Amino acid sequence: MAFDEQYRPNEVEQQVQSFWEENQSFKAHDDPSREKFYCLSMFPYPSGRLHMGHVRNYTIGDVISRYQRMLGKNVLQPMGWDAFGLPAENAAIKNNVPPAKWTYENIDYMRGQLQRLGFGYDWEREIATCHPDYYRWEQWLFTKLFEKGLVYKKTAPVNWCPNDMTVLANEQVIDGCCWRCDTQVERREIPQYFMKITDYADELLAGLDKLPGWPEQVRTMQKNWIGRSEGVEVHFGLAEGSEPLKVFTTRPDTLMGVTYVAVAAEHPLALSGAVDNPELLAFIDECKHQETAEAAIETMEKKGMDTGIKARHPITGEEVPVFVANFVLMGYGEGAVMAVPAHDQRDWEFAKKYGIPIKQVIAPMDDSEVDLSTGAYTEKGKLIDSAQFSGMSSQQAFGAIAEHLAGENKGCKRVNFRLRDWGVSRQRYWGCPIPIINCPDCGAVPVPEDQLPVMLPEDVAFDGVGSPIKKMPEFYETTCPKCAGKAERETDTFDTFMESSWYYARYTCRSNDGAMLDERADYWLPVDQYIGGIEHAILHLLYARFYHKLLRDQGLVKSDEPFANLLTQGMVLKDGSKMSKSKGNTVDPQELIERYGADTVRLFTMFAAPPEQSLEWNDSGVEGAHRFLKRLWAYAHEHKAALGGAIVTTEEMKNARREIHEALAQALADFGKYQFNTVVAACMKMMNTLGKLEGEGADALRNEGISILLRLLSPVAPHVSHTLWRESGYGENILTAPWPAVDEAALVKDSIDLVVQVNGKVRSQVSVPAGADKDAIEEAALGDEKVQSFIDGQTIVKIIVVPGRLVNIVVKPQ
RNA sequence: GCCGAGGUGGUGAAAUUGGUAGACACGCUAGCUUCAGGUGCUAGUGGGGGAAACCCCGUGGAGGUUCGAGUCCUCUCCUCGGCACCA
Repeated sequence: MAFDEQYRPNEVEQQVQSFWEENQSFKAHDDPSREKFYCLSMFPYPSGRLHMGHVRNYTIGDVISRYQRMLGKNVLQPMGWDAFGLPAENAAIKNNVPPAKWTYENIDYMRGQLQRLGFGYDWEREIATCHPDYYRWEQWLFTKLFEKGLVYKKTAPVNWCPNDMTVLANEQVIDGCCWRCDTQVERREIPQYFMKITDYADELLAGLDKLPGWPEQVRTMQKNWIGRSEGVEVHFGLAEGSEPLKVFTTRPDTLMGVTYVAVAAEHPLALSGAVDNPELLAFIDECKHQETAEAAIETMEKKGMDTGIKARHPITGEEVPVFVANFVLMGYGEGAVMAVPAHDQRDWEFAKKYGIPIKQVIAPMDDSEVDLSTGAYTEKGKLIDSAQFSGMSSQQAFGAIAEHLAGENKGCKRVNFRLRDWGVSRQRYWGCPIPIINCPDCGAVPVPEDQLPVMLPEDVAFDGVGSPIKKMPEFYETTCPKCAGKAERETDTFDTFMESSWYYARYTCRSNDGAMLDERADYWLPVDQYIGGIEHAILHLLYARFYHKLLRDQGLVKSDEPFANLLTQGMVLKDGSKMSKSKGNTVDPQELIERYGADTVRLFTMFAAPPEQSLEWNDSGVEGAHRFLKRLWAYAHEHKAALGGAIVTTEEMKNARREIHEALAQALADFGKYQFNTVVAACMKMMNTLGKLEGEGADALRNEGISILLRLLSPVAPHVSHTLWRESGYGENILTAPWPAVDEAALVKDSIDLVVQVNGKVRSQVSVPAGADKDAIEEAALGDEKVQSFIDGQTIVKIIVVPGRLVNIVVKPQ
């Protein structure tokens, strides 16, 4: 190809991409002799087309991969598809096309888009989670975990639309009603499978301190989510012969202030109280008409009703009423709470509403008065009106009360977690079948290894009301692996978080069809850099960490954590809000790529904001990025013939060379911090310096400058960098070029400009020799005319000298 | 409601982590180039005052620490993310 004067990105990019393909430039080699770098971006859901969030995510990942490669690492950067999920079912209803077909077509289109963007993926390792070769191993692991007792079944609430007779996802519930038919949604308890993530709660919590490469905010969020709290389990007595009512509290010091207890609507006690109480029955029914989302529960009006049942206080023996309350959920803890209106704000509001007594048992340490008419006193303090515990501090009382209860067999100290076990059952079609057979005699029996995978039928008629496999006898009719009697296959599928919890490991040995993972996993893992949206800070990242420990305990990996470093990328916004179809503010990357080329789109997304911040989309900013590449191209083209010669040291060339190496130093430092917006800024600055070069020695400095600039830019805008590198005669393949280094000698300055402040305000500047000591600097500052006019007639209190930066003269009137 | 993050020119942002606020861009203004539109190039561009030199103000708001605060502390307002069946 001739070195065209015009920058034609589409032609350039096509040619460079062919070059990479022919040379298998991004195939990752399992070579334990080399230092590896595993760079992973969160795989996309194949929704149809890439959106700007994807482009940003994958550009960040590709820049990091290429940067690490330039540093000499053996890089693995794979890509795949989080292919199961609700949107495929919705599309199936809307377009009358089976979810599988829709999904595979989307994958094909989006793969083409990723390739057009020039991302350096090893496509041989591509994964689609809806493929049986992938999910069979998930089913296999699940059966192992089942046998280990890490899986169990219990009832849990779902959103239920009584009109459509179907389960709804939280996002399908709009203001408490079904999104399709607007019927009020109910809460229904149905049996579901759970994974014992709480068995790993302590390790998941402790492990956060061993992840220095994770953002502090993500670790804090996970810590709060796991929510370890030390408290006491308290038993309230019920009628003769029945089990006591157990509650957990983190404030046992307030136990003597309990004036009622509250149970969930589904609690057996509530149901027994409602037997001959129609009013209570109606209330319980009302409680069932509420959403399952925590945000909805926490913000709704807190309501309750007396069951008429009394519970006996474990210390005083007094009877307190048992209420049913809509904010207590059966699935969490014991489905019951003790209430201390004087010292808990929610209990206080509830007590005020229902005329329940408010009994103060905690007073401030300084004996000041507490006004309980305006709200609860929630601080710790010392106990009052608490029998033998009166006078103790909250801290002392914690132990004393726990001990007392333990002695009476009415409670004990306990550690509780906010984290709940992971419910993995979904009553949906487009997901991985749960590999269990329900036998009327043997119960739940895992599908034996030789019968895996349980294939999801892909050729189905999908009407949207319920899952088709629940109506397919040919799918669910089977025999029990244990007793060979008639049995039914489980028709629920897995939560799609299951697939995304271990895909990172499968990339390392995707070609293995005889095992879930092999020794290659231990070469590549943990992932050195994981990149994805902050919206995954808790759920996905916690589940993946949990899964990694399950894999480890199954002997499949040796490491403890899946992701050594995490970068949480910010959202892409347009006009101040997140790009979304409903807001109509989306920008289609495809159009931009066709118009400006991939390099421009990549350059703009890197330049517009640092990776972790939100990025405000701006069309004219894209043009600016394009302009820069055009200028670079034109410059390289114009000077191609004259590059070279010896570096000369005229004052002008020395200054220009210093500017170039200062920009290089900045770019290298910012690359190391993954702060790519200022890397690009430094490149632009370097280009500006080069653009002004003229006179003796300019050709030589251009030769050095362009070669530095192209290499710095190559991770961000790889196509144009590759082409200009070759066309300028630096070499055949910029991917194998050495990474540029700063020439420290170029940075040396003869004199330094210092700012002079008087009382913290900038008043002048002085130039001092580079080696000037403190006295010389002070002298120069005090000798400055402008400075003198500001300190004239004042007393100098002190002079602060910050080497290389400034002098601050502190004065006061005489 | 709870947990987490963020508020800096007309706009996106930068600031060596307590040391010249606004680098680098976008936009805008003026000029040159062009038949014209566009492109390209040059200069200017935080606000206010002033012919100018310069001066004052300025990082959501209110206090505080410090020689010095965008940066640290306290309170407060607003926006965004997550809240377990969206992925």
